[in-house]
Amino acid sequence: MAQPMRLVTWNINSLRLRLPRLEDLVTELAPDIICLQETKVPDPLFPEDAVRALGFEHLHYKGMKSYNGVAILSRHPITPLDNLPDWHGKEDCRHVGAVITTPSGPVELHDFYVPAGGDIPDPDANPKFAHKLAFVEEVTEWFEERKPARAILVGDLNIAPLEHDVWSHKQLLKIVSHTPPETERLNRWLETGFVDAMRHFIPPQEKLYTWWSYRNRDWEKSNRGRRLDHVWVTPDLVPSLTGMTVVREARNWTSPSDHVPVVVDFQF
DNA sequence: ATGGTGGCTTAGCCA
Repeated sequence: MAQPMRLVTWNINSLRLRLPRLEDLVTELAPDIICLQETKVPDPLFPEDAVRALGFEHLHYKGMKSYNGVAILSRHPITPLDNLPDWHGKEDCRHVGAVITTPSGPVELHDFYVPAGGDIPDPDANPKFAHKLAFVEEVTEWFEERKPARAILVGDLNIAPLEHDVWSHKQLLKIVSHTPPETERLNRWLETGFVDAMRHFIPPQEKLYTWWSYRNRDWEKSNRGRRLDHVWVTPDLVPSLTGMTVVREARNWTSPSDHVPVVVDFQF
């Protein structure tokens, strides 16, 4: 008996500050699983009670003080993936994973927060950019060796790979998030065995963004967005995809994140 | 070409 499953990925930019927005999201979209990035909360301070009160009893998270942090919130039991690599030798809380149960069998779920990479797109001049490139290379190698089946990968990958994933391809080619060294590496990661589930629904020649900078007076009018958030699935799960929504209106919520949630629906 | 805003933690870092 097939069963629907609604998954949301969202860079929440501080879980504790934006708990009311998380509640809005749950009320409006009724997801089964939420993958968060930039929770910015150390594990001992994770607001477990508040999240459980929203109906998410099954939690797996990894956070630290001030920066980064990822979390998987689920209505149904999950099995956390232990022994995931400590990327780039840093314990900086950029990846969690779990196995979820569906009527058609287990599915492996990965939630990533890729380093933003600073401002200067030169690995020699900018260690943050070097870290970003190395992170993606390392993760790619890991997936290359593992070749997972029935897997979903989501998160803020901090790279907009396609021409129409940014408001101006030409103007952003030298801007971190859309430079060829980044987009080539992201494509290699994707090609370890995934399909871009967002572009499965929205053709690549159509503009599609998930992030609008705080630094624009009127984000909606200027509409200088980028698609930094992604949902990938292994080809065996493509037939289970039933829909995808970028929750653009979330950028106008009170005290919004600069990223909006992405919803993906499955029928398992 | 520059600086614009927001979050965490309190002046400076990171996005």
